[in-house]
Amino acid sequence: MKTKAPQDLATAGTRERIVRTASRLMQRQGYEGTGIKQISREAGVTLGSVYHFFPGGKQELGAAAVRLGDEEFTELLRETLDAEPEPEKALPALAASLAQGLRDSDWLDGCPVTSTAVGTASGAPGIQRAAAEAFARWRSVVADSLVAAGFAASDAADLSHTVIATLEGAELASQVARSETPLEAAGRHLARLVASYR
Amino acid sequence: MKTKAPQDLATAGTRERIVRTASRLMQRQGYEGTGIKQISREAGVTLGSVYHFFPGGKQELGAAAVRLGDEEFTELLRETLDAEPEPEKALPALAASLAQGLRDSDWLDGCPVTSTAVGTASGAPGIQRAAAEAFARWRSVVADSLVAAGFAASDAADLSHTVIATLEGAELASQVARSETPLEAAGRHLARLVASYR
DNA sequence: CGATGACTAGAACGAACGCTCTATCCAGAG
DNA sequence: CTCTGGATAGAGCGTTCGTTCTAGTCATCG
Repeated sequence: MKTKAPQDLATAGTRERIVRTASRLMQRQGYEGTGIKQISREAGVTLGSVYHFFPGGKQELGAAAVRLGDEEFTELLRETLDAEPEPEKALPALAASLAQGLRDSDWLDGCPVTSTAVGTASGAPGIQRAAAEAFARWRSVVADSLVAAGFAASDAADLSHTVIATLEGAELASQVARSETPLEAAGRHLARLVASYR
Repeated sequence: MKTKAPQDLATAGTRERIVRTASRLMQRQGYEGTGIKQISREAGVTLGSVYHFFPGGKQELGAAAVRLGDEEFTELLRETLDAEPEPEKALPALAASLAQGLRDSDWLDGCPVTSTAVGTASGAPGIQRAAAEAFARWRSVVADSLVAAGFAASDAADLSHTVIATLEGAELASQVARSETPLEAAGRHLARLVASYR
């Protein structure tokens, strides 16, 4: 019990490999389009291990995948917003960063939370809840950043809704159109919108 | 051949019933989450009829469902934008209309094009293409409306990207959060953004 | 040492998947 | 009338689905 290092590392390694693989696959193929056997195969893990770590089955695994996507995007959000104190510059940079990720994956990797959660509104409440929490967390990160930049708290909370929604929608539009233009326009327009509250 | 009425009406009736049912189901469950047998069952049609009208199978049917969603939203877009000549008022009305549809369906019916197309980027090029065409058509409807309201053509084209992306993202956020707030904020902020180009 | 328990391994189950196939129906043409 | 071809009908194909279950591995601890 004291020597957690080897065993727990191996444990965490397997479990994390499953979640990462699930998140990546569901990001590209959606929740329903991704099979547990495919996940276990690509993660180099047997079916028994998957059900050992996720006794709740596919739903529990899907919810964990959404939570991982949540954490990853939260980190990107914090990094980008902290690197540039002026939201008028940080927002276009954020959009450009999303566009780059999209282009680098050949327009395959959209938002992992969205693609996993879409179509699971009915019948998978755990996933829907995880997605709702992700959106709420992202909003609060944006709102905090705006407050830190000197905006009124009420304006910041209000704007955070549209910042997240616009980025999400523009990423989707960019993916479908296979073009960076929607994200580029979104970054520029969000900067202009935010600036109008100065 | 002259008396098309009875036969062609029946034909169109069956085919259209299939597409409408497919569109509605895929809107709620996604493309992969919807089975052809479920579609035929709920449409009151046998499997043979589905493959008779859609020899291309599920992909062809999915593309037709996306095209139907495209037409429906295009019509809503035109109606709402034409009813109010000032975009500053029409955009919030549009957002409110989407919010109402979402709430009326108990947050189940999001954008039919998005939910069908997400996760089919790889492996279903016909559906991806239909979705891209839908987004492009919506943008041009918005851009035309802005030009008619007196905006410069270049500003209108530029803004149309963000208008569609923000509405799309806000509808998604509203659905996930089961709240009209994101769409309400989106309508208000889009009006403000557009007004800043006057 | 044997015992324990977390973890790995994969065969097997019933159900559902997309799709193919043959048979039947039936209005209109000749 | 027969004939024709679009439309309907659904059994059945092979495959994959999510899940369950038993067996086996292996480090740790008493």
